Amino acid sequence: MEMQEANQGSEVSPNQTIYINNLNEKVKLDELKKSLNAVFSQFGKILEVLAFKTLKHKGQAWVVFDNADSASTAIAKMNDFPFYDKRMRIQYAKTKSDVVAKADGTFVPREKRKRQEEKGGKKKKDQHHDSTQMGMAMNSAYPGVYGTAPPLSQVPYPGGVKPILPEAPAPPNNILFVQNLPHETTPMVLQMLFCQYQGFKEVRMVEAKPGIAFVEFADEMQSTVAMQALQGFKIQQNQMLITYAKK
DNA sequence: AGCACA
Repeated sequence: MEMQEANQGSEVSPNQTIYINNLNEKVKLDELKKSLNAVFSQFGKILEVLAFKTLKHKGQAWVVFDNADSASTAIAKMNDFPFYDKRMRIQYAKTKSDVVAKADGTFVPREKRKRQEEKGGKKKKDQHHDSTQMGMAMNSAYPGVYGTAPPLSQVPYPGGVKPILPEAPAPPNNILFVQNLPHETTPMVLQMLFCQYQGFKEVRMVEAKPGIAFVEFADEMQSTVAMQALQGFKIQQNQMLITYAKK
């Protein structure tokens, strides 16, 4: 019995923050953060999502959970998940997030990125900015999202998607009718899911009727592929029910 | 490729 795990070089020790790269750099920051929030909130409460557009940090993001288990699950289930046509690469973040450190009481302002190496003297002269509390959670602030689904190819995801095959009374149509969506679901979220399939054209939602959407493809072969792939996909607690739209 | 806290 070897207790030696194959801890290869690039591993980082568990952290409640995950570091994501290989993100699609064309996506606007605000949308990116919202979508990440949407996708990852299924694994636990999210304290913060950070992303930057500087050269050095493009295509990367940090998602801060309120505990490390959520982060672990998120990595296990979402690493390599296709997201805006690219596969997310996810690891634990290398260091503790500020929002966590502030809650900890271990926060050190980053102007002076000094290590704490005082051996006998404490300096308390600096302003303790304790007034920050964790009330900044954006968990309920963001609209609907995903379970985990098998979009592009082999998504490393065991259980979860239970394709319900509804009797489709409507004949094939290049437009799909999606039902049972959480009311907060945004077109953007649906677009992210459906745009992975060939022939995707657009998502339309009806403000007056929350919970449903129309998704248009170039032809009905393509809409059929998307329908079968995403049938029963979970957005928050809800399984999408997809049928052909009535003509 | 790239691990920060606008």
